[in-house]
Amino acid sequence: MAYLEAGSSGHGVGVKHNRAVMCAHSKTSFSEFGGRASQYETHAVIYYEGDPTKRLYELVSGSVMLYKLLPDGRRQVVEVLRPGDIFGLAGSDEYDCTAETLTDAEVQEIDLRQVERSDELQRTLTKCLTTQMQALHEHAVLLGRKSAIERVASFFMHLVPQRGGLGCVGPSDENDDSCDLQLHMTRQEIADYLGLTIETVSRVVSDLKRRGVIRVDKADKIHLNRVCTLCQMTGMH
Amino acid sequence: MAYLEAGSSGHGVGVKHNRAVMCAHSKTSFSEFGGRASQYETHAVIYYEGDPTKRLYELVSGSVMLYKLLPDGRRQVVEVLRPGDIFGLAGSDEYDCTAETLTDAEVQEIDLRQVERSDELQRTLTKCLTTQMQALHEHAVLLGRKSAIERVASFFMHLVPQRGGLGCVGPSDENDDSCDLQLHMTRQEIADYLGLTIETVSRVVSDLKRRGVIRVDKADKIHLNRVCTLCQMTGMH
DNA sequence: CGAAACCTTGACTTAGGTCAACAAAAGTGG
DNA sequence: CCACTTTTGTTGACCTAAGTCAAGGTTTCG
Repeated sequence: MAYLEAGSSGHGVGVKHNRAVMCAHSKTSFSEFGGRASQYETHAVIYYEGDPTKRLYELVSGSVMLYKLLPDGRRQVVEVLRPGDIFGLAGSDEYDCTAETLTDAEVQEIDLRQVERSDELQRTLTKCLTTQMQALHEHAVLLGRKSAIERVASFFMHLVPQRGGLGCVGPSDENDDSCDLQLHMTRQEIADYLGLTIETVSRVVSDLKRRGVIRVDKADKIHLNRVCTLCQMTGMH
Repeated sequence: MAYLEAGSSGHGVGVKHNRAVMCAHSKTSFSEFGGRASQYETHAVIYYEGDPTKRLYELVSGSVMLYKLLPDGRRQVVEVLRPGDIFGLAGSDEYDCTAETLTDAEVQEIDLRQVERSDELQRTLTKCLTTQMQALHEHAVLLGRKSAIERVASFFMHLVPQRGGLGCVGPSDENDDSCDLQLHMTRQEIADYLGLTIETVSRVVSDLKRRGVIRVDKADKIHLNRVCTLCQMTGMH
């Protein structure tokens, strides 16, 4: 597998047209509770902010973003979800965000009334929500306190598995600290996620390229030449 | 009661020196599960980011903030909690934020192992986390997409009960659309919450004063002259 | 009263936004 | 496979909201 998928661990690759394989890897939290699998294409809206809440969703493969809009059109992407993440819990009778796929995605859906009933599901939920909450905390730091370069560097680092976190192991091979990323997001989506404009994202990416930290194979496909160097630029070291 | 408490519904008033009263109103989610009450003074740290996770906390009265620090000292306040909110869930074995009181505060503490056991507690947790998650989503919009004035206006509006939300009822008395707020936060804390500098917060507050939208009784005590006007300034209308 | 913490204001700088032009991909239909 | 449109990305010139630095004012508290 050449490129790591943004927000996934590559689960979705090659699965699109193969329901059999899909079901094989669908060991999800929901499947045993009568959740039903469903497929969405790239840039499909699963629900809109303000829609009445009916179902809870678990992302099985692919990538989904949650975003909110201000009346004048400003958009903030509040979460980029990866397989295993849960979304659609609202606390009120309306969804607080729009959920839109970034890639073709497989999702397990379960009726909210069923969620109420199952103790086991509640346990899973608590775990998932806790993890997502931590991600939101870190994202608040990014949005409130980081420079444009730090934001982009942090964004890239989040897509590198096993690196940048607390227990970062350093490069596995000391002569090759590189990594390929597939973003699955347009510059606009990245900008709306990082609280920047499309132009700033573009400029920062060009700058990182000029400095030799990354190589841009396609707008979408980024090769990190030196993960450690990039990691130093996140503001967290 | 003259001033609404920031992040509370005024529960804490007059309770500080009276344990009897305190226990009387402690109908918390935790008390029935062997949680123990404990008191903290203003600006006390309940736990530090990085501390090993032991307990889960429920805020009973007063106000608590959660914040994260970058190595160079930049701080982001990620949540300002109000009575009923839960904190200390970490997902890993370390707290991801520092928890510090903004006022004298009463807190119910419960051992994390107990939380694992109780189904009912898990249910409460899911509810609380969902609500807090929504607040974090909205805060992400504020941090990523709002101007300084919009941030401060939003901050004030969050302290006004029954206003600014989806089901905003408008002024109860059409000739008096005013409201008193007690912030319980310094300019620095507000700045770190809103992703601004202390000077910008100060300037925006002065500007709102000059424009007659608010009156500053003490740095800490703000009178909103026209709630509706302020609400128009949040960027959400 | 004096010290320390906190807040305000002014002058200046700058990171990132805006506007505009153009380039490069990606889709569409003959 | 090639025009042709549309969408997406890049770059430059310029502008501005908010940051920085510095001085002084106000509260709080021992």
